[in-house]
Amino acid sequence: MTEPPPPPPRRRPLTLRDVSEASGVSEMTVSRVLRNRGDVSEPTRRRVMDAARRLGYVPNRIAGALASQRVNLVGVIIPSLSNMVFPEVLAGISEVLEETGLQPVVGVTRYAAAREETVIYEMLSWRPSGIILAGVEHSAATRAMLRQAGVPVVEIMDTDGVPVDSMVGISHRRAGLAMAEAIVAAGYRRIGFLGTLMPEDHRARKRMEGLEEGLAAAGLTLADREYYAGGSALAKGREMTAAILGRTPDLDFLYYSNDMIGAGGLLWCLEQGFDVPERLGLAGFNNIELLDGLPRRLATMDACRREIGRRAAGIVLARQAGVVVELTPTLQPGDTVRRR
Amino acid sequence: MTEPPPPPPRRRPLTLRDVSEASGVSEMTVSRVLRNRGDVSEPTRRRVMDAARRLGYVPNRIAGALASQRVNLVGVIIPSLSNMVFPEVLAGISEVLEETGLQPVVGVTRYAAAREETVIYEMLSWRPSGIILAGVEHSAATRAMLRQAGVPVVEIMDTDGVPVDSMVGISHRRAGLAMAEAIVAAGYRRIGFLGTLMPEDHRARKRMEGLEEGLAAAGLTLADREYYAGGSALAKGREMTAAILGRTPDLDFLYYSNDMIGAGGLLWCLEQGFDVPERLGLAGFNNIELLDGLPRRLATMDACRREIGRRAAGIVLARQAGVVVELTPTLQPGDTVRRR
DNA sequence: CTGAAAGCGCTAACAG
DNA sequence: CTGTTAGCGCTTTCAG
Repeated sequence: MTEPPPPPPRRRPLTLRDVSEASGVSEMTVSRVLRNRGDVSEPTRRRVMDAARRLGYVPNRIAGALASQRVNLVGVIIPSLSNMVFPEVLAGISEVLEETGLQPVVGVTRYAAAREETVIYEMLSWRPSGIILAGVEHSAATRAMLRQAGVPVVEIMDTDGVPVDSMVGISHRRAGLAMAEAIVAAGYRRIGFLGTLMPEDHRARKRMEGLEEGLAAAGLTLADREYYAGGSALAKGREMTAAILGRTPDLDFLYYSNDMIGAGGLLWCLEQGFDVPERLGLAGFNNIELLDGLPRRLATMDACRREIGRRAAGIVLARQAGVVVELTPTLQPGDTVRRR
Repeated sequence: MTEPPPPPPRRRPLTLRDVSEASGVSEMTVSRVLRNRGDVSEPTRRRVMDAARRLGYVPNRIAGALASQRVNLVGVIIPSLSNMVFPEVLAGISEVLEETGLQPVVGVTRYAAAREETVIYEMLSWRPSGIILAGVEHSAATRAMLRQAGVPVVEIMDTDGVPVDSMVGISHRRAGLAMAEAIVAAGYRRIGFLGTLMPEDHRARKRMEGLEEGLAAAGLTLADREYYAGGSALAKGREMTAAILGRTPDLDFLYYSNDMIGAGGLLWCLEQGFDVPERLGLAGFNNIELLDGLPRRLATMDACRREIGRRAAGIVLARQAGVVVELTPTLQPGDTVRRR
C-alpha cells in the first residue's frame, strides 16, 4: 500500500443550470433535450447536447425522481448470489427490462427473515416501480409494507402459498411428488433424502414433503435423511452421501435437495464403483449448467428459472396486480434413474 | 362481532406530514426521531414512533437524499454474476459496509465496454457515495465520468494499469509469471494454454502474457492454445482438453484461465487415465470453492477476492483518494503439479 | 417551440 | 428540546 497523495479536487457535481449557462438555453429546455421530451428545434438540441457532453454532465436522478414522482428502479430481493439459481432468475428479469428503461436493483437476504425485512424497507424507501421477491413466506411486517407500497409486488419461484399481490413460480410440493412417482415407477423402494438444514429454505422443505407424500401414496416412507449447512456444496454432497450410505447401506435411491450436492454425491458414487443407476439411483433439483460437464447426467428437474424471471418482469412492466402463474417443471431423467 | 377489513392499499405513499399530523409533532421533530438525530424527549420520541409504525410509514429517501446531499449507496460494477468470483468480491464488500449504513448496489456489464459506460452513467445519476468497479480498462468517456464524479472510485481485481483514483487487486501478469516459474521448476516443458476467447477478459489475457514471459525466461514458448466462449464451463473444459491434446499430444502441462474449465479438464484427464501429474500437469486460477469436491485437488492460485472487496469498501468508507493496494496471490500446488 | 413559476418530500441552519 | 424558514435539482404546468 502506498501513501495516498494529496486528495484530488472533489468538485461539486454539475447541474442542469451549468449546462444551461454553458449553452445559453433555459434550464427547462435543456431538461427537455436531455430527456428527449417535447419538441425542441434541431439547432437548440445540438447546442445543448454539445454543452452537456463537453462538460460531462450526468443528470441528477434524485432530483428528477422527486420532481416527477417516477423512479425507473425495480427491486429484486433474493436469498443469495452464491446459489446460481438466483442470478439465472435475474438474467430473465434483465432480459425483459433491458430496453424498457426500468432497471433491476438487487437485495440479498441470506435466507434470514429479519434481513429480508430490512432489505425491503430500504428498497421501498427509494420508491421503486415494482418489487420482485423470492418465496412466499414473509413476516407479517414485510407483507404489510409490501401491501402498502402501492406498486406491483411479484413473489417468485414458489406457488405453494398465498401471495401479497402477484405470484410466478412452480409448486415445489408437486415437484417433489412428481419425483416420488418417477422413483417409485422406476422400481426403487429404499429412498433417502439429502438436503440443506436451513430452516428458511422453504422450497427444499416443500420438495421433501412432496416426496414423502408421493412415497406414502405407494405405501413407502423415507428410509433415511441427511442434512448439511455451509461449506462447498460439492464436497458436502460427497460427505453426506458417504454418511447416509454408511448408516443405511441398503438405500437404493438418493434424492438431493439441489444439483450441486447431487453432483458431489454422483462423483463419489462413481468413484466408489456403485452401479448407478441399477443398484443406486440419484436425483437432484434445478438443472444447473454444471451438470453438462459431469461424467454422467444426473437426473434433475428444471425449475424454469429464466422463464419465471421473464414473467415476473412482465407483470411489473404492465403494472398488473393479482396475477398468478404456475409453471410446470420438467423432469429430466438423465442417466441416474433406472429405465423400465 | 365482525372483523374490520384490512386497510385498503394506499395509493399515495405516506409522507412525514402524515406522521406529523397523526402524532401532533412537527415534521422537523418527526424527521429527527426517524433519523435518530439530535435530542428528542422520550415521550415525543415514543409518540412519533408509535404513529410511524401504526401508519406503516416508510421514509422517502429520494427527498431525503436531495435535501441532505447524501446518499448511502455504493455502486459496484462487475462483468457478470454467473462467475462466482464476483459474488465473492461482493461478499467482502458487504461484510465491511454492513453496519455502516452504506449499501452496495450492483451493476453488471457482461464484459462489454459499451454496457459498462451505460451502467456507470446510470449509477452516477443516483449520486452514490462511492464507486467500486472491476478492472482497470475503461473507455475514455467512462474514465472522464468517473473522474468528474467527485466521490471515491476504486478499481479492483487487477493492478496492471493506471487507476482513475484508487486501485486494489493483484497483478495478473505477475500471477501468470509465478505460475510459469512453478511449472518450469516442476520440470514441465511442453505447455498449453486454455482460456476464454472474450477479448474483454483482460485479466485472463494478462495471466497468459505473464505465463509466456515466464516461459521465455526459461527459453520456452507456449506449445499450443485453445479458446472458448459461452456454454457450461465444466463441459467446455473437457472439450477443449480433448481438442488440444488431440492436436498436440506431447503437451505435458495445461494452464487453464479459470478453475471451472480446469475442473472439466481434470475430470476428463482422470477418466482418460492420464497420469496426473506425472505425465500431465494441470493448473487453473481462482481457487473456487468447487475444487474442494473434486477427486483430486487442482493446482490453482487464490486471487484474494474477499480481501479485495474488503479493502475496496474500506477505501470508500474512509473517503480516501489515490490509494493503491497490490495483494499477492498464493500458489496452491494441490495434486496436479509434479513435486520435485 | 421556449420560458417562468411552483413545487416534489425532506433536512440544514437557525431561532426560540 | 422544538419549531420555522429555505432550499436541494429537477419536472410539471401554464403562459408566451
